[in-house]
Amino acid sequence: MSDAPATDPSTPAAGAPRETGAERSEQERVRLDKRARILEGGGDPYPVSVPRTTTLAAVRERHAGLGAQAVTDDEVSVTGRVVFQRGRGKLFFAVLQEGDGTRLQVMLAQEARPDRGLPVGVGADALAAWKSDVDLGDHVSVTGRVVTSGTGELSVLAASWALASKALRPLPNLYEGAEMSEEARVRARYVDLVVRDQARQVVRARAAVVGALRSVLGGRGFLEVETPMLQTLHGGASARPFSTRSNAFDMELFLRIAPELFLKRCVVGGLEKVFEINRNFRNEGADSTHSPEFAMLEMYEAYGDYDSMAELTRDLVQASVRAVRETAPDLLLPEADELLAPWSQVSMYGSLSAAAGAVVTPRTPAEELLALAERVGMAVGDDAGDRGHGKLVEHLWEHLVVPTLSGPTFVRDFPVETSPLVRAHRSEPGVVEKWDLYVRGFELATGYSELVDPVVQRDRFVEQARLAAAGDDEAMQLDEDFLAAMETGMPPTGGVGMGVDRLLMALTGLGIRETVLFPLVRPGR
RNA sequence: GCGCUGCUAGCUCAAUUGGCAGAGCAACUGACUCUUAAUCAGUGGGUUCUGGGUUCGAGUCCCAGGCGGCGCACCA
Repeated sequence: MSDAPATDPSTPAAGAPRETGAERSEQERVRLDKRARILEGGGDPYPVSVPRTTTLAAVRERHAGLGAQAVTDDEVSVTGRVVFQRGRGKLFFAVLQEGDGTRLQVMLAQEARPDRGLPVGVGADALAAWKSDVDLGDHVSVTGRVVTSGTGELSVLAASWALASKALRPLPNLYEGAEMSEEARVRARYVDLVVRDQARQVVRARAAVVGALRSVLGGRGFLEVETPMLQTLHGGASARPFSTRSNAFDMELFLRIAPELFLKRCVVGGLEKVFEINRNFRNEGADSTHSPEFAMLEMYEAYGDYDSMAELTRDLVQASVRAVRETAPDLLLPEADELLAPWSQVSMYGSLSAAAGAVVTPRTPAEELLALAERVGMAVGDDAGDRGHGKLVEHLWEHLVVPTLSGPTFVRDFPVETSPLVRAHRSEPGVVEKWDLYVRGFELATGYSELVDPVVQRDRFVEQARLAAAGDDEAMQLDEDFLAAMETGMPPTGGVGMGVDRLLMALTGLGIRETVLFPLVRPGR
């Protein structure tokens, strides 16, 4: 499959078998012994295939509404993971669960009792084999007729059964009220997905949302492209990058913090409506709304502007609400309805002035903003980059205005210093045509009327370089090839970036680590 | 990065003032042909995250480290 890994031979391979027994728990040793016993008896705990003619869900659908002790002539082979077992001597019950969480009971009778609704027995040996070999968590195949039990529970009455896969580790407590700890869920998502319905629903909701985004964009003539994740310069956003190294090229590379500069090259090349859904990497702090790698939708439309892109963004978010409502309605926050109602918009300087009780304009000196920050009790970082007009205005706005927002809100017209890729406002001096979309207190998306004047763009990059020299480690690098592209002629363009994880968060109220299948965690014990 | 807080059986948790390390589920043995978290009888299972220290005695107190959670800072 893959080339021989060039790993350090002194480090044991991850997941190396721990056969010594001493490191195994009692329960794991019991299961390993069962596996060995099955092999010794000529059985196969991991057969290449087992009988399977239908799914548990299909059986449930086909036989809904049967009365108690019904016997159908529908003979099926079903498979699933054993999640409950109820021994009853010569009549045995187990509950199987398949991938989507659907469960179905199976019954094993030692001997047939047609008079009691049990037309088939599996025999003493097969029943004893189940009891000695099958543990909670094992995958099994059961072949037999669809029946209902004396209490009306839809079941498959086994004529035969086969082990499909032996689980060597026990599942966690499956009973109600005994949830896995958050750490255990994240570290062993494969178990979380078996045990917790919400974990399964989140995966489905996410797939549905991403599908809805692609569908809406595709329907409007947008082309999906993939641009580099490994970049020689990091650009398109203000953030610290992860860096890595190419052996073949013998040079430093950066994991992208944004695809923006490449998608704009696409627009220059005539791909007038493009988008990309992919991962960005930012070497910043992690919390319930930030992850070092996160999924982003970026889209650009030639001859669009930040107003047209705001409308497109709203349509995409609303399509996502409907997608979750269809696939995982239980996950959808009641508050998500507000996303379907009209959205509001405020101007950054106007709403900040109102909240601060003092007029703040693009010409307000940084010293005044620092004084205002102190007055409202907002901490200001010591880096040079944190004490300029632009960042002060943005931070003051987040501090004073964000808590007062209700419902989805576009905040418009940002300071120019912090937005080096955005064009100046068409009529308001000192601000740029940029909005951020806030939903439920966090930034969900950002949209621009893109800067397309290569001379102004070069000036902005030079200013960023100056900030970097002054100690702002998030300032952008000067990208000559990107400027060359812009000098080739870029049409007026609107652009948007929207966090896909955050979109899920906005719809479900979950933290970012719950919307991602395998969030980064430190290696545990 | 800073502050607070947690880590005990496979899972979820308890353990009084520093004094025999426990429960439920899971596991093991046995009984049971209609159970729904089956029930009944019995049994086993612990490096109390790691390493030091104090003490007659440490899950508990102190120090250092590891890994979480929460808050703050930064970022989206």
